[in-house]
Amino acid sequence: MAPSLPADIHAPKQARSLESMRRLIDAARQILNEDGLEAATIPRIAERAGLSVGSVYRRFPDKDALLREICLQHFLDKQEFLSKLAQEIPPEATLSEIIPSMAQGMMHSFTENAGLMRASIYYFHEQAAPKVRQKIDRAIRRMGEITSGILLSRRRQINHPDPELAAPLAITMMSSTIREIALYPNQRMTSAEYNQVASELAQAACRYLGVSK
Amino acid sequence: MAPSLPADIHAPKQARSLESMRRLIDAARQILNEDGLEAATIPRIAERAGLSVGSVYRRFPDKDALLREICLQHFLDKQEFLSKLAQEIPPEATLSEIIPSMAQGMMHSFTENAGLMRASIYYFHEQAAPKVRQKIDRAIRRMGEITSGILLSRRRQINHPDPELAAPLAITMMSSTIREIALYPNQRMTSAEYNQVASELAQAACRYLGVSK
DNA sequence: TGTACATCAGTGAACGCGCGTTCACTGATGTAC
DNA sequence: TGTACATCAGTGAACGCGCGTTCACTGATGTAC
Repeated sequence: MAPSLPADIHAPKQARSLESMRRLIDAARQILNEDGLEAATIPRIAERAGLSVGSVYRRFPDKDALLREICLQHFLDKQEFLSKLAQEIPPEATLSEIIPSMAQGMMHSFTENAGLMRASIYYFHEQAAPKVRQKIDRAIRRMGEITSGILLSRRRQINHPDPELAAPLAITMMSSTIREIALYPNQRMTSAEYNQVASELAQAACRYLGVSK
Repeated sequence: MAPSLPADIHAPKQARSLESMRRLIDAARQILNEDGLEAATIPRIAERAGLSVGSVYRRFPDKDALLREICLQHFLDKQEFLSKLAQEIPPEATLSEIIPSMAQGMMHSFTENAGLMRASIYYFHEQAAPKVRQKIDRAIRRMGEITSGILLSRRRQINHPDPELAAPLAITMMSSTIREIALYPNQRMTSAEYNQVASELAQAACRYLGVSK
């Protein structure tokens, strides 16, 4: 959960209510993950949390604030995780090593809690207020910058006439494809197949960027 | 519009009602395209069509049948268009010619009526009954087969250890990325930039498949 | 062509439903002296 | 430590709302003779 809550969410002042809030968020998260955005109604969330409908409104000003908190946090967590990961890459690592593990990381990021990711994406595209959408767009752009930055900081390993164009596009290519395959699978895949897809996409990105073996 | 309607939709028996039905479908299509799935309520659709609420139910058994008809048709039209296009490719055309125009075609397909495409995708992922989803999955798979088939029929121009794996993946790579960029743009792009993206993706696909210049 | 009747097309008020939200209330917890 | 009071937490019936859907009705169109 977020260390600091937005101003419109009443912070719990008793241990009892902190526990209730945790249960509420967990319940909503589960429902989003399992049954999607439409299934996440206040009565259902309250029931799953073992609380009454009214108690939801003691913490959250409205339904949107609850869903927003969860979906936003899900993205921000991903961004933070990525930022930390990026700092751990040794400077001497080559793109032909980095890109495949990027692809694997993306695949993992999309397959764990796929339902929550799907619901969060729907929320941001369809329901979120402009201000919230802006926030998430910034987070997504930031992730793009981080990953593109990793590639561009090893520019000499890239053999493409316009690395500034190619690097972000290579990232988008990997993430969009992985997202498509992980979140909306036409046929169920084994985890070995997922790994193979990630590895093939990494290869495609390397070839596109002109990264030498 | 579909030449033959599904059994649960009452075919119009007078010229007057045929016109009304056309107006209904047009109205719904416009609303889906401009404001998305959630905005497409029966009162709004009827009002935009200049008809009363009740008249919708003279043609369609329920709301779902109307939306289904529109979204399904949108996909089936795309599939049909693609099938025809595929047959027009001269046998001597090379992959290095075909793949770039595939990418351009995909870009065009996703940018025209982007809102309707987005709404259709939401409908199929979130609301469609299993039977309908199966139908659309088949259509999507069919499009994959057609496009992959075009690549695989020129197998000798492909230099990848496993063309059967690589061809569909190259297609998915192009279409997922183009879809992402065309339907959910973080920043507005000019059509020149769209063209450039398509062309870069085609290049990435060619490199991945090992298609020689 | 004219007329009587059956069917088709369209109307719009009304219904039931589930949703998000509110509020008067009860009970639990913390605090001051 | 004990007591009185204020605040916090939680309850659940009730409300308003917009939705999808229905239905008794009017009017338009087609058909049979």
